[in-house]
Amino acid sequence: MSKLQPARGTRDLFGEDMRRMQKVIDTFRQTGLAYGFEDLATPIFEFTEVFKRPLGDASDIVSKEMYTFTDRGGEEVTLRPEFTAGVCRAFISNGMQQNLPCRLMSHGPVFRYERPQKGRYRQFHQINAELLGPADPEADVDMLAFAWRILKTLGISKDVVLHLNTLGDVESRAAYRDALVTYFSAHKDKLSEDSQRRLTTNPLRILDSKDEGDRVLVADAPNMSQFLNEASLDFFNRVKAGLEAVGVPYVHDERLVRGLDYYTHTAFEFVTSQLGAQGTVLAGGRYDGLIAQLGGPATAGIGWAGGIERLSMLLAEDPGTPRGTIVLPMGDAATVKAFAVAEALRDAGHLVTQDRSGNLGKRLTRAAKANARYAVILGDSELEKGVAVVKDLDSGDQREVALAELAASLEA
RNA sequence: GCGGGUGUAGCUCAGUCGGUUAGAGCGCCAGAUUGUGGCUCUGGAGGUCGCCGGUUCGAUUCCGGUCACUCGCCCCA
Repeated sequence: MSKLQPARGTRDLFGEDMRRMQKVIDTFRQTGLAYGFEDLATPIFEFTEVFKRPLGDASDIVSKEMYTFTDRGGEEVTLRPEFTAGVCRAFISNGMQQNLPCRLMSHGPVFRYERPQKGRYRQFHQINAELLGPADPEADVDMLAFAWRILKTLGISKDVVLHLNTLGDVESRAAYRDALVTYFSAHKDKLSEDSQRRLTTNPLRILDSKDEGDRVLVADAPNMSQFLNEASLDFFNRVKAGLEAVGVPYVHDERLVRGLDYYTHTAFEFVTSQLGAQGTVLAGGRYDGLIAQLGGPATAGIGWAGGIERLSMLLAEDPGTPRGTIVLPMGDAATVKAFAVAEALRDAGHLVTQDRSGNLGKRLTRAAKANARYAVILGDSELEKGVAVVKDLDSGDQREVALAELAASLEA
């Protein structure tokens, strides 16, 4: 094993891993186009403030997971730990409120300093979608239908359950938070060490604690639904009705909360049981106050992010590479002529490689291993006749074809 | 950040109760088969046994540290 390792929690992506991830990205983009989304690429680093303010100083991401450094000009910058804050910053910077609604899709690497595990890396990749402008619950339904269609297209929807909850509007959420703090404070000595900390950092998180002692207390804790005001309740009911109308299955999970401060109303996670502790595969929610908080015009928003590595691990099989044609020139004259033959095939839309080394048997072996569909054998004797031998690598059949008819004789 | 497991060939793994040349399967290369693959047979290349240190006459093996991966917690995609 070489001493040259990639930095902890990072890895090189190639071969099957890369193909699987690329399939997730391709499916995401194709589906996004069908829902009217446009591509957006924001920088992978921003001024630290862009992430610090919306995520909240108390969040783990800000307090201990960000790759933050001072650049040579003395600026405090941070490698993005998520997409939403940067997308909202771009929305403000570019005056996109002139053009609502904004449907923006992005994908790429994000960075968090965490202890790596399977499905959890320090540099990982997300697909991300944000819908800015609409404040109606039907917009949430649209976003969930979009996500669900990706999972269906990837063939992994059967492995995933949508957990849905509402955090209510700012007023409801604050009231609930106060009630939880009051309730849990009365039992503080019985809470786990982690949850005692959460009491100040993020009390909602106590609700999904895995500690058995905590769970006993949680069972009798007040429910969010008791604290929803009329508007929040109506909002959530319309989201649920919409999901039923559009045919996206879900479970209402009262204990689902989100770690980030900017969420309001709808919160959701698509969860799988197949990735151990890293079961959340795509998640998001509504964040109506975020853009204003960043200093932009008050604009509603809802979005989600999916972990490309995690999604790609659920794919049943290697997507493979497209099958093509391989041109095998035998002899000096053929080697020169092969370029014109290959280019003409590419002009006609074929996928073409050449193999010039080794004897014919060697080359056919490699062609079979590369899963090529056809071999075009071009020897000096064929050249004299203006033909090539086309070998079907599945059936083994082969025949001579005039060079002018070569492209038409191959199935695309 | 906390607790546990693992680290031997490109891959999956045996093995050495501390002792001379560390093995298998798959993969790779070559030949049998001078321009016809996927099968078969034969041969070959490839390892400072993760790294550093300690104990020992001697360490891949025991001990410590470290790095990486991995399981759970935390957190999250």
